Amino acid sequence: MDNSNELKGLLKEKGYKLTPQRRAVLNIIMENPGKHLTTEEIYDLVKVQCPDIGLATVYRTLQILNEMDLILKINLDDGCSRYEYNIHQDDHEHHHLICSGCGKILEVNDDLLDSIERQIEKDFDFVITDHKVKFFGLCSKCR
Amino acid sequence: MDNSNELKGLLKEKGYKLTPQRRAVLNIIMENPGKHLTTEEIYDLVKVQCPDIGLATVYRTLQILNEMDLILKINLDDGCSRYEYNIHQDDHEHHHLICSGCGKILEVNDDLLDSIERQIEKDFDFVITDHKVKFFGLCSKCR
DNA sequence: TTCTCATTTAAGAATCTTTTTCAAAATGCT
DNA sequence: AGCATTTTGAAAAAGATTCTTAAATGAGAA
Repeated sequence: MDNSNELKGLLKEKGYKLTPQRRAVLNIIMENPGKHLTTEEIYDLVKVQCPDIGLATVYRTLQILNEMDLILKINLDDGCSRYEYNIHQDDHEHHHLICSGCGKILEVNDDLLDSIERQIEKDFDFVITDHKVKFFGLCSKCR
Repeated sequence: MDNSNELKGLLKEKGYKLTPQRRAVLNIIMENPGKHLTTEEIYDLVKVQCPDIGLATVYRTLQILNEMDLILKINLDDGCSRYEYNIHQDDHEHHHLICSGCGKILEVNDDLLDSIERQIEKDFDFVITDHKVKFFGLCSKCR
């Protein structure tokens, strides 16, 4: 998982530097696919390898990585931001399916929304660049 | 706009009482369709008619009204919650179209998502009860 | 490599939104 | 009206995020 040079280049494009802290934060997120880590959880995990890192640094780093589209910020209405690695980088397909019973979160990656977006673009004279979609419901176990 | 009795009944169902403060908060939200008021904005508006109301009461009331599906909580990733009257009450169709240029917010009320939801319910063995959908893009002016 | 300087960092203070606490007041039922 | 319960305002508390400052560090230049 050593894509340090790639990350370094991406950071440089925006005038940012590659620091061990930034490297470590991104590593933690990449090492936990499917999880939806809170800032605090990321902080705790990063501290294992980077014991002196400050919480503010984690916040700053997450902002930068999100701005660079390397990670995705997820809002689950539970009072804190969560993050996950952005597999799709340039694409923007990204839906969550959340069980109100057990809290399980599934990913719906099919780009089902495409036809809807084209319809909306036509109806409203918009160019759609991104979307955030959450479906709430009950899984088979919780029903 | 005097649906006090109706509101009273809805509150009673959940064991809540009708107070002038709750009446006033709902009124403000109903009087501002299309706006997406922050809690602070609602507080300021309610204070005109209800000068002694406390901010905590506004927060508490918004929680209750949201729980009763009378209003909708909107998250625009700008660090504060926004609310609007829930026209659709029992239905759950409710999409926003947000211009990244001028911040204009449009409502996309067609229930375009229905077929997608049926597909997801089949694929994942879920029963979908609600969704939150936001589309981001650029309107004709900002393009 | 070493130097240089803008960027980044840790730590804590500060800020902002939201929730909780608690005694007093208001509500709605009888 | 009387009363149990809920609600309220004010202030304190909590929780998440951002800001401040001096010191440390990364990356390009020498």
